Amino acid sequence: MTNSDDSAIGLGLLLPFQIAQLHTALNAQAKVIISAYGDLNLAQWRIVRVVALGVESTTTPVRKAAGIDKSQFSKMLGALEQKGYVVLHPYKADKRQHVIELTDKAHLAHARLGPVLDERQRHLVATLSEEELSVIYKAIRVMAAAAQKTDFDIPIPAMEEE
Amino acid sequence: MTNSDDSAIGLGLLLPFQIAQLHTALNAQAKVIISAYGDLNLAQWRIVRVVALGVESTTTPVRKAAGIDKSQFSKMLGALEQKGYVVLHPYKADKRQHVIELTDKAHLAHARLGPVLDERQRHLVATLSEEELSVIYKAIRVMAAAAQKTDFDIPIPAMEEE
DNA sequence: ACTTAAATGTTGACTTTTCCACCTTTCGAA
DNA sequence: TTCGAAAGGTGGAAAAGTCAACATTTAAGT
Repeated sequence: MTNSDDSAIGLGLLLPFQIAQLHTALNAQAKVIISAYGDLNLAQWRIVRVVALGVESTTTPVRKAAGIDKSQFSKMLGALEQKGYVVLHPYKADKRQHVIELTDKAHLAHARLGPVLDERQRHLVATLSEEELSVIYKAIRVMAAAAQKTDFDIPIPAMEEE
Repeated sequence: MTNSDDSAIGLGLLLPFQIAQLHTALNAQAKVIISAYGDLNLAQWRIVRVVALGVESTTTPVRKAAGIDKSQFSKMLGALEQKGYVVLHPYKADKRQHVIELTDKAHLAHARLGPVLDERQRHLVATLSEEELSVIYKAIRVMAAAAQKTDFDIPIPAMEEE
């Protein structure tokens, strides 16, 4: 096994790198599929999907489930409302948030696109076993948590000259 | 710690979804680290890193190794040249491409930043075993390949004109 | 109750990334 | 050889994403 002290992280070099490339490929794929079906972009689709699937319907939980920056979320939600995919209601329990309600248009879009993307997901993981998928889910959790740390002890705080 | 930090990962959402979130987190982390060390952005750093590590030095192989869109690659390479990180030489074997040579400035930057990012990677995978890492690398390969397919046979051809 | 701090969402500026049309060079086939 | 297709690269425009400041609302501590 490659020792971590050995060379500079042997083959596995650049894991974030590979994840970025995978993400780019997945994004492009999703974009082609989604845009073939309507006028939603990726972020908008994610919001619709989270609301359509989940129990959550208030803004903050939806936003966190979709993993979208709050700035972009605000804009995309506004776009969804303007395009008639959602209706926003005041949320009694917390006046800062809103309750997101999907319109028939959104439900229809979800009914058409959901199965296609489910098929795509099946295709993506077709050759992976259940055990491997468990490992992957675990790894994603672990790395996402580890990605929170940004203040690494820096070995050499070199001179700022030049 | 407040209950707010539920990170939305692990809710049983779809895989491309979680990968996107992981990527976002990793990107933000890398950005903080890299920008603390100089004036390179992420894409520029990747180019420098690929050239510094790899045997490849001509544009197309570097571009593909870095996984950067050719348009952005062109711009970032121009920026690197302007900032004095690289020198571009004509490539005899193919006049469309260039040979990328790193300057001392780039080698210095790589020497300072490389170890920090290696440390970061060690931190990211610290709790994962070798076997789990193998699974992850395999999964990335498999899914990246599967992400090439965009023409799924679509169960619902209900779209009219095309 | 009062004051202070934190969370949420909105907005606008800004950076980064992607898309597309076009040009040059290379390669292969007639 | 010549033609045409494909690959590489460039530049402009648009989209996507990020960041920081701000107002409102909520929560917390006194």
